[in-house]
Amino acid sequence: MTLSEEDYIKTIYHLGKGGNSSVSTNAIAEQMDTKPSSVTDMIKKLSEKGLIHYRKYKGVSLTEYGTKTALTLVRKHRLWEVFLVDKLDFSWDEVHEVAEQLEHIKSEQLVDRLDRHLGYPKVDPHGDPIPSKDGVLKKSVKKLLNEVPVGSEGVCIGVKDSTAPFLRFLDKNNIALGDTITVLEKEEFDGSLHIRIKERDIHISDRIAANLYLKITE
Amino acid sequence: MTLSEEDYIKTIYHLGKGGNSSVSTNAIAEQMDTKPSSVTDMIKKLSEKGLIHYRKYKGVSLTEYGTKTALTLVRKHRLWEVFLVDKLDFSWDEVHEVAEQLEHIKSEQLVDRLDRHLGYPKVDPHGDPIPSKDGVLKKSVKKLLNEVPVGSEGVCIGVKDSTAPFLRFLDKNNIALGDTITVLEKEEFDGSLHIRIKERDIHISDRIAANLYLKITE
DNA sequence: ATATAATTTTAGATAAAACTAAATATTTGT
DNA sequence: ACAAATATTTAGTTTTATCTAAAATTATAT
Repeated sequence: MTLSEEDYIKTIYHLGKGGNSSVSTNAIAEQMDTKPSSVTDMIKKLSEKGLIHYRKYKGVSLTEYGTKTALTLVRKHRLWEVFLVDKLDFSWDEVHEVAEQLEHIKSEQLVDRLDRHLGYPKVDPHGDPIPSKDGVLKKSVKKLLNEVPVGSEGVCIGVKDSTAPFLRFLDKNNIALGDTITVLEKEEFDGSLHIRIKERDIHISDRIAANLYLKITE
Repeated sequence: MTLSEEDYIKTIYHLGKGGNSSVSTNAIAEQMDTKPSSVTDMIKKLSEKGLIHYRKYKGVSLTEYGTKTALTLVRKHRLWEVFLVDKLDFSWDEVHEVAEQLEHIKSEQLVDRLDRHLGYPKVDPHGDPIPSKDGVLKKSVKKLLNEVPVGSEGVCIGVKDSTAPFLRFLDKNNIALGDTITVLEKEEFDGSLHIRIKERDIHISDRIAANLYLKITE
């Protein structure tokens, strides 16, 4: 696989939302910042190689082999993102571009050992699940913290209320995007939550919890 | 810089022994497993870009800019090798191919942080010095352990005697290629050495020391 | 329902990096 | 010194991944 082929496969995977829904030529062109005619050329090639299903004018979808290939790339991308954040102290919003390059490195052994070095992480810094070596990808959902069942764990990926007082509260309590949060207990009385974040156990009101988005992987 | 251009620059750097001695078209072609005519094409391009000096039929040498570029690549290559060996437990003879790919990743920040993560190593797993960020490369020499001055440190890179008994001795004393050895003291009486290796202090005879090659960086 | 708009494909061209075969320059051996 | 051998360059092709412009197909809007 060439670098360019890999980029197309990943784009088709993401535009098709991981499923095998059909993706249009124009959508690919726009996403990849290239021309539709270039896309047509490439999808013919990928089709001949058995990576995608293609019928003229009808869009494309990944074959099983294509999906497997895409998942390998996604696995590499997300593992490298974990490496950059956990080991090299990049912040979660700085890693994409570099991981985009690193994901093309060809060495199965490298990926296996990187995985081990990182402690077999299940999710990347954005809370997205990392496909297993054999290409299984857990589903994940975005939920407000107050809707998350007790015992589950997720990555903080956004806020509903983005006014200064709320953001100041988060800052003061050392809660940041990219942090992993575990719901320890919910008070029946007021719906307030005991959560674990960065090795600390803290208590937050229902109101706070209702304004924090988590990404939860089953 | 394209990937291909970078490979040429690195090859010219190595064939020119890091200096600016002249390198022939054929030598480059042989080293890179390509045809001389392809090399001619590329060196014209590199010459136009100011990376090399080129006079038809007279071979090429790196300009100052070209040398700087090569040293950046060498730096990246060697840092990645340290990463692979120190962090991912690759053995020192498995790392070249992967580092060859990793060295092309473009991100100055990545290199800086990798360097920090590794503890600012001075040499790679083969004992070769790592150029500094601003392109300064320490010299290194290959010496027999018994010829090394007391106090200096080097990486074990080979044996003079490769018979079974000697290799068994090394194995038994847990001395392996790639290990860093520090010479602590030399006994005047018999020339035997006290050395530090892998946090252990051991005592070896002059005879043993005369059969171990070290790479020493000044 | 059909003209118009949007999308997609085809045809032909370009740039990068390689190649082959032939031409030219340099080096070497006597 | 100069013929033969070797090294290098030139000229013309190929492959990959692009592009533009034009043609073909599909979607949409009245």
